[in-house]
Amino acid sequence: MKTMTTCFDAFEQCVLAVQAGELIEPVSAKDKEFHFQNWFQNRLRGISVHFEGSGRNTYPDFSLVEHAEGYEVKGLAWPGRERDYDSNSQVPTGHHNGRRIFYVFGRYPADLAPYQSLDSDRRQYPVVDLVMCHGDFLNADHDYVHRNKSMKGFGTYGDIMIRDRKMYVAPTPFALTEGTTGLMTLIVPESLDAPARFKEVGKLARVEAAELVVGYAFDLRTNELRAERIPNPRAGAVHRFAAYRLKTQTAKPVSMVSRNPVVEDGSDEGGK
DNA sequence: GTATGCACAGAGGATGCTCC
DNA sequence: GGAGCATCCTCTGTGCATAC
Repeated sequence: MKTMTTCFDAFEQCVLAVQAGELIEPVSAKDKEFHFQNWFQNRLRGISVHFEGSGRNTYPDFSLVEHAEGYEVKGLAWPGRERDYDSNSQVPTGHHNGRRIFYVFGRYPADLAPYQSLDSDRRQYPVVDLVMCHGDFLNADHDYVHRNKSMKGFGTYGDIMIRDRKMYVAPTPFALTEGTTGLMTLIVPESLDAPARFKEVGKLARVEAAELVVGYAFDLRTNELRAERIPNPRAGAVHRFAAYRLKTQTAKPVSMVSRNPVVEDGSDEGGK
């Protein structure tokens, strides 16, 4: 039985828009968040789906009405930070609240000087490259629930509150793969059947780590952060994905980079 | 008023290159 | 091989915004 998904149609709309020269238009000169979301929203309008509009504090950015799917959009300046991105308080995942989640990473030029001005302080600019991937490609855990907590009583007078405000940083698909820079690529679980107008350009696999971090402790006297780990009962389990492009696109192959990024323990979070 | 979300700016560490 | 410098890249802190 075929699995119904909107991701192929949504990806196709992105490719057609880039090929047609549809540019990103910022809402304002200070807009660093909604410009690419709005660009992708216009692509969703190109397929026959209804979706709930994106709010600032909503996850995913776009939840579809007729399908149990959602899209989380990440716009990144390029060249710029490449290895990872701030996932902020939402750990990436392929399933959230019963919805299948796809991530749309779109990169746009960091230097906007060469591009046409909309008015005195806004410019239109193109999408440099794009990867749409199933959230499981970034993290296959569906059970973790993020919570921020706070505690009072810190400081000599005992009236300062400490907020434990976690921020997750995840590798980008551009860092995990080779053959995606400068192109548009769709990465989905191998179990999803692609329509005939798509071609497979790579098989990708991610392997579960030997250990899982299940907690951490921070010593306020020594500024040491220690992780609590347990053996991963699914250590070595392989999650398989396929990379696709439209047949009208390049067939340049996509593969995993030889060594995936690893986040080290206890790196300094700022020493002020 | 407080809690949370977002992604960029900029510091500084990492790496590469040239010269001695 | 080491020093000095330039460039690249990563990562933390932050400003600004909405949600509660």
